[in-house]
Amino acid sequence: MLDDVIKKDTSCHDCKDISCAAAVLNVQELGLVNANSHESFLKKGEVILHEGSLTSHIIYLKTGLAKEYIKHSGEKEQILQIVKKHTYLGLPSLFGDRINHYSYAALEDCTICYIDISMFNNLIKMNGNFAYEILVSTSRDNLNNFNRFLHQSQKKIFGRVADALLYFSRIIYETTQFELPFPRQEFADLIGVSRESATRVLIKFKSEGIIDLKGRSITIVNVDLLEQISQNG
Amino acid sequence: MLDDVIKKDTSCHDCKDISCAAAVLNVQELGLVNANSHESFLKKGEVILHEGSLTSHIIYLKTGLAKEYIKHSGEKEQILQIVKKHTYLGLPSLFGDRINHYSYAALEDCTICYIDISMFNNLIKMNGNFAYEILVSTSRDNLNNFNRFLHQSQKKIFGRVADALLYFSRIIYETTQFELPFPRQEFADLIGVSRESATRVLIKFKSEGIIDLKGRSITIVNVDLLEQISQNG
DNA sequence: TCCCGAATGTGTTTATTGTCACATTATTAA
DNA sequence: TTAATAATGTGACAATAAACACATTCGGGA
Repeated sequence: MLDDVIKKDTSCHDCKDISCAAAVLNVQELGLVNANSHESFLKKGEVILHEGSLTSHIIYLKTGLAKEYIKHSGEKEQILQIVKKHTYLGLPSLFGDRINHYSYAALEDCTICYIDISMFNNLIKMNGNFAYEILVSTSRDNLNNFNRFLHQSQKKIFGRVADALLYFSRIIYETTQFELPFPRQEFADLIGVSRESATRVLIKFKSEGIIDLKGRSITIVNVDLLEQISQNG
Repeated sequence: MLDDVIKKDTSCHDCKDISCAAAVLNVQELGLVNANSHESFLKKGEVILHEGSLTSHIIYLKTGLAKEYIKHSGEKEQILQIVKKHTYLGLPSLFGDRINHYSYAALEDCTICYIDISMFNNLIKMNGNFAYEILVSTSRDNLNNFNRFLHQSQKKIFGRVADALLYFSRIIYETTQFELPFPRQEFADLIGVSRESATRVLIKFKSEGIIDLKGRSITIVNVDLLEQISQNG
């Protein structure tokens, strides 16, 4: 995998996929980032980062889609969230104990940047505005995830499936017609139910005209009803 | 409640309950904190902070014990964590959208400090080391909670009760003999099961000699077994 | 001391969802 | 094109824990 690591052909200064936080850096600081980072490409399905590994670099998802997940007792997989481009991976872990607590794998072909960790830390300590931006983005991210999770845990299976569909529609793809990036099993892993149950509910939703379903392609027909189902648990 | 807010009789400079983050501040910065904060006392049971309220001040739990919780559909209460002294309440919310996402209530008599929010933000932007400390502590806190939650969601009721007992023993009270700070209902709310089920499991554990149980007083007799039950789900 | 309400314990019933076993349908590679 | 494999759908059954209904105990005034 290390062979994939190459010097970026574009500099950070004119990167179209720069993070919100990095946008507050000045030219000199950005030069530092540029000199201490590398770009890499990953194919769909490849693992980006393994839980348990020591944090050696900050990883920034420049383009593509990934899943954040953990394995329970080496078997059952739990997907924590779908990560969109322009996101740092594993930041919360970074500032905790320096061990990555979650794994990440590419759901689409991805471009990622490895950023030197001590340089990143220096930036935080040097530039309070940068620190603040990082704080805001990790906080928001955490809050969103935790909330999604909290509410999920109170819901029955219909509510959970409805939630997941709205999640994809609103947060991930921002359209009512989309293609699930993974098989049913992983859809089930995202909402914490069995594959069979998830399947059954999807089919029920289809038969009731709430969604249109063909393989992995989904169209949300009745958002209001879905919203209601999500609310009522 | 605002009547309780009084000027601190001790200054922040010689506060014995100062936070880890504030420990990196210099005398001048500490003076700023001192000039922009107030102390308040709360009795057991009183609400410190309501979910949904706008963040007007940072709240620091100087002494005492509190619970962090949310209400689901105005009815069921879910306790997210027990908060020990020397902790900022609701920091993750602060940097997100300025709305408190969780409620806090005193489980014991508490002393809290209200700290002016804009001054706090300025400190972060002025002092990178302070920002870094805040980042570390919020990250660690988040990670711990999230992890506890993730693992809980995979466990059956026996594992959950075992978890909670170990949580109190190791994290909260740091001894094998302790007094639950709340009734069975709230113990159940913490682990996300019904009161009846929680009761039953506690009694089962007692009958099997794993714990000693008398009202709210609990002694952990067989830590290893409890650990095993927690592991095996 | 007694009374009252809250907290706790207990048996039974019921709803929900996971598991198992297998049929069917896609997808991929030879 | 076909064989092999993965993904998906479906029915029957079992396990788990919630809900309900009520008995018992506890704790703090009057």
